[in-house]
Amino acid sequence: MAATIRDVARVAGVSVATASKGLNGKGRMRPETRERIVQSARELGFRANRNASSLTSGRTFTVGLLTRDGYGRFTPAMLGGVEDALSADTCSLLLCDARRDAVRERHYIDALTARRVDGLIVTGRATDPAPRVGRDLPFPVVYAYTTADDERATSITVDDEHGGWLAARQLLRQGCTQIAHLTGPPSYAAVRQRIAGARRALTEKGLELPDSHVVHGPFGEEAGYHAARALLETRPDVDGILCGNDQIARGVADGLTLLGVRVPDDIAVVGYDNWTLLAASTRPPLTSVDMNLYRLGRIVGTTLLQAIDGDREPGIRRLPCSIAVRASCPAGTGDDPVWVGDAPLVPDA
Amino acid sequence: MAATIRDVARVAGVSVATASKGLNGKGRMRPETRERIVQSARELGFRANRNASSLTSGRTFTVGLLTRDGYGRFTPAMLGGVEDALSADTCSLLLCDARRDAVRERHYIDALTARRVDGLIVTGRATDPAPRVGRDLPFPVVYAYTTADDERATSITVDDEHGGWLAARQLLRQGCTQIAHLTGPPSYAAVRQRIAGARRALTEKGLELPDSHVVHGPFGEEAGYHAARALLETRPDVDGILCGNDQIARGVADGLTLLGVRVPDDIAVVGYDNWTLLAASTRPPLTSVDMNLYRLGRIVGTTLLQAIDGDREPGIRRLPCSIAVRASCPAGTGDDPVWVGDAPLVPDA
DNA sequence: GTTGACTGACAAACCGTTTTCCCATCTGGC
DNA sequence: GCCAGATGGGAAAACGGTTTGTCAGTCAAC
Repeated sequence: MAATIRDVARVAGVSVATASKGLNGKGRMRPETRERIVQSARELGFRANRNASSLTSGRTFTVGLLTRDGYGRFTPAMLGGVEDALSADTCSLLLCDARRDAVRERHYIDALTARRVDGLIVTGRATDPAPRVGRDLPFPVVYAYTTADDERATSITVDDEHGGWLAARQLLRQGCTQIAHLTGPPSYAAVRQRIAGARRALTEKGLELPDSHVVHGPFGEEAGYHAARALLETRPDVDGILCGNDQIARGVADGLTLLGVRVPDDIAVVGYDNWTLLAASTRPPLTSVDMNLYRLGRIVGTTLLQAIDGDREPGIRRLPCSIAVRASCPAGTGDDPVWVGDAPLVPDA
Repeated sequence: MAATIRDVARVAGVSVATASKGLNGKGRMRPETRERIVQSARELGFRANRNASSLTSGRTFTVGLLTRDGYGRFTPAMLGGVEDALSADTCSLLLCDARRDAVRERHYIDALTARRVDGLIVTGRATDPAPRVGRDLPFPVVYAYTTADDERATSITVDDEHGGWLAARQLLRQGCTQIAHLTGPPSYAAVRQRIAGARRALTEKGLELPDSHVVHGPFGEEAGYHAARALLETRPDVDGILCGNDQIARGVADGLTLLGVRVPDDIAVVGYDNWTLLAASTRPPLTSVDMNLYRLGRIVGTTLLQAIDGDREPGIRRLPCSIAVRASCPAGTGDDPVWVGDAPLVPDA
């Protein structure tokens, strides 16, 4: 059995109350008394039971993280940031995977409530607004990498319009004038927003992105591979391709290379997500929009801590993207990635 | 403020003791009394505070998961399985990323101890034995996807020897006789074990895998790409390549294709990890060893629950792999992946 | 009518902390 | 010698549950 504060008090020859105060630096007592208490605690390997503390303090220093997206590519990328932000307040993360199942989600919400978490983070896909996790929960909620379909909730996500703009601008810098966009299904809000951003970038330069140059398909490598070939036939004058993610971009790059098209000299390619393992290994390495998910996680964490302190900020906050510039659309750089926009925060940096 | 059991008791017109028993199905009482209590709890939205319960029960129904590997490719793959196993006992997961930093690790162990977790899972890289997380911890520990450098600890990991054997056997089935192995640094125990497994498979068929056919390099796509070209020059008779992971395999497949070598007709290729996004999109799609990490997570979870119940099983347990058969080494199948070995458990299946 | 077994519910103690309130004992000034 | 104000420490009451022990009432059997 673990040592209790009673054990500490007994060994130190003081009362339980004094032991508590001694360990927490509260109250007034002779320095040697405090020292004796601390020393006894050390000998016994005493660690105050936080569950018991939370009974009196009213805070558990625990927050839940409910993912609706499983442990795919995006939630884990945020986790480190969330954890780093929370550790500033010595909060711990309780993990739940609702797996797109409303029953499971309800069950987890109940479990988190029973554990009296101080707050909750809900992560999802950025693609579309998601239903709120419940109303009148006894703790603040922050939606991360998704938006709640309720203005009174707090959502923090990625600025897809900005990402699209950043990607298109990089192609423009490269000198492209005939830009095509290969992306995912138009039913996704994120897809539409990225198109809008790209369009804005082109308009700023007196160009345009007609619907005929926007191709929708699945978010996969095969789709990019085949779409690139098709594009060459229907729009042979295209000199820049903006892709909906790095998988599409990889398919495009491979497809073009196999057809003897030089990237970026004949056609420049820009990806999205900056999934390093894929983007950096493509031949040539892909210039790609980085959503700064580690930083998003950090901001979500600090925002939740503020909300726990009573300072809530309802509404949707969209964080800007960066772009990692590599050889597939270098625009005046060498081979190493060069950052445009905020340099991304990374762990331990 | 959340409703307490005192509120429930007052509304139901019974004592606190009776309310507790009524809600937990214990004690004996008139059915209508129990019904009245349950009804009152429902009206008030009462959820028993688990932190308070844990004070008397001695169990927190919380287990920690400490990763030494960040949230890379392997730990998230196990998370779902761990969670599914733990949910059978309504346990929750407390997440900690030690990030290869001993100080941070010590800090997290302290925090988990203070929270009185029932048990701990430590995940790492399978590549080499790892130091124990500490001795005489007040809860059982299971090492997952890594092995502790102490026989008295419980470790559950992947059988790399079996994986290597499975991969080589698939190449043999394909009819390959001159097999080469492109893999990671020989300092990794996992690398050495896979070599041993491959060697065993060849020996069983009267063939051998000489050291000259084993090439060590980084675990990356570029390494595979360049090693494939080099191999063609030095060992032009090679007809099968066993790769240390899917990234290497992808580099190999792309490299061979660009040189006009047909995969699998001229040279068959087998990958490792079955990282679907990469393996299934390669041209041709990669046959690849699957480590069944979801299942590993499940088994780790149930093993920890047993240990919490007092039933510990010290030692190292190595779980067999499967192999997803695709076009890069089809050996009598079509284009869809075919499973050899145990069909992998997947969530919700 | 007494005994004994059983039923249904309650009071109180307990889990491990924190916090509030109060009580000795000094100290110094008159 | 007496009082005010520090100083150092303890007793007890929370916090929100669970569990133990007890007790009044009911009922059947002798």
